Amino acid sequence: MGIARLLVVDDDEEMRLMLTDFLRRSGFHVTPAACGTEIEEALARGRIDLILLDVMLGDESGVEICARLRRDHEMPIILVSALSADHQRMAGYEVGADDYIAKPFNPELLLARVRAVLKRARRTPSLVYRRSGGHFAFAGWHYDGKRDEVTSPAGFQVALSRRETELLKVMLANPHIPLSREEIAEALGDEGEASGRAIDMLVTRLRAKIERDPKAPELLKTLRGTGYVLAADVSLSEG
Amino acid sequence: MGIARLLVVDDDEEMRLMLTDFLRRSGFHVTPAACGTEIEEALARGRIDLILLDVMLGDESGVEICARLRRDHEMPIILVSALSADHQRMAGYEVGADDYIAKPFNPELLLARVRAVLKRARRTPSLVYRRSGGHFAFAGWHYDGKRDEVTSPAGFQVALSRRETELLKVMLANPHIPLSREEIAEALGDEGEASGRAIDMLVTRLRAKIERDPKAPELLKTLRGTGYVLAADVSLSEG
DNA sequence: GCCTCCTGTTACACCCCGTTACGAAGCACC
DNA sequence: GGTGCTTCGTAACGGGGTGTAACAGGAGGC
Repeated sequence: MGIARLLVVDDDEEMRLMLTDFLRRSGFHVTPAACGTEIEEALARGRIDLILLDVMLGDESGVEICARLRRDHEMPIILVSALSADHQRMAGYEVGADDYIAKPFNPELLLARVRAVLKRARRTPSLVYRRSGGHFAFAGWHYDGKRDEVTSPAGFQVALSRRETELLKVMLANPHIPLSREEIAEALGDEGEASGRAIDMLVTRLRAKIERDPKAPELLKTLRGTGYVLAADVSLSEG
Repeated sequence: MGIARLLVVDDDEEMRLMLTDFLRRSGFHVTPAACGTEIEEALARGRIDLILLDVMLGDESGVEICARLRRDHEMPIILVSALSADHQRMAGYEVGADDYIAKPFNPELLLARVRAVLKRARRTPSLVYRRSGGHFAFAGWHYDGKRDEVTSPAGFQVALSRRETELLKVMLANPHIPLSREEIAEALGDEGEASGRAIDMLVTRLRAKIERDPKAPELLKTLRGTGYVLAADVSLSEG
């Protein structure tokens, strides 16, 4: 798994720098963000294991952002806030945050919470796309679990077969994460041994429907000898 | 069966959040609801295994709601109330609640009751539509057992043949539950072995009468290799 | 008897999806 | 750079599941 990647979101610059610095010293890979736009950019750019989200962002409520992130990315989230009132805490859990920390907090406590959430998230298989009415989004692609529909970045509805939809769901639920054929098959619920090239064919057929040029896939890429990934834009391998 | 899905109904926000949080931590999938409308929405949205219902809702008596839910959905229900008087308890059972808990209650006790009711409900076959004068409703569709009539969401009476009515009854009695052809045939009282494609034809003919576009059914959906479901947002898999 | 409606059967077409085979591309090794 | 092995893309095939049109038998009303 390597070093855990945190996304620290706070519109207050001092706080953001302090958190970033502290967590980097603690051994994490940290990406700072100040607003919703920067969150999306960071998520599109690379894998993120956990988001530390301030609830008091200027332009948008952190709780709303949290709800959206949860819905679209199934991402572990710790909410950070100056408000420790119980109902606020509850609103945090309500939208699906994994934990909730009130400012000012003990740095060690923060570390403990971060590690706890990461551990829990790691224990849960990463192929956690099995939610009812799940919603996944990545790079403009959307899967709406309620309707079981896929829409393209342009907004068009794409007609996928059941199995193709399942595959896309698995990939959307694990952006930037290399998945082996075995992992994909397992996530798809395939029992028994891996049956040859079935996954390959699935990928090919899905590509034919979602890639602009199936010969040069931009979204569903092959990792030779390893498996497949969803759209890792490697050019921006920001340290 | 997977994770049991509870619907927690309480108009008091604090209580609702507390219950929701507690039950989620206990490993259940919980949908909160504050009023009758939200109950209906939740039921239309996905499968629910058990309803935890406060009897003291503001706008409508929980007992009445319970009676209606029982009548329309044949759903396991636990009534929760601050009133522990015996006659109230009796009124609870009277309307068909599976259990009755007085507030304040021991959380562990609540868990035990919830599990007991779920276990009991699981043992009962799901094809429980054989009740006298049954009444079933789902997504705006109604079957009135007294008159043996079906009405559409728009309120129109739909002319179905005997067998089509029976099929719709079975499906209405098992919303969101995938039914195999064998299960359907059995519920319809068909003796002997499954006679080929009879169920398929029944489904096709029923669709022609109740679906807006029979080619793209929104209500009575096919689960390839499995059977049919009534209007589930089938992100099937989901255990 | 004749007509109508209901319902199961059959046949055919279509779609989904895994398998197989073959060629191209990638990679190691010399 | 050449050789050979491995991995991958893809075209073609085939089996199985499902929708549906057509048909036939049966029940019931006239």
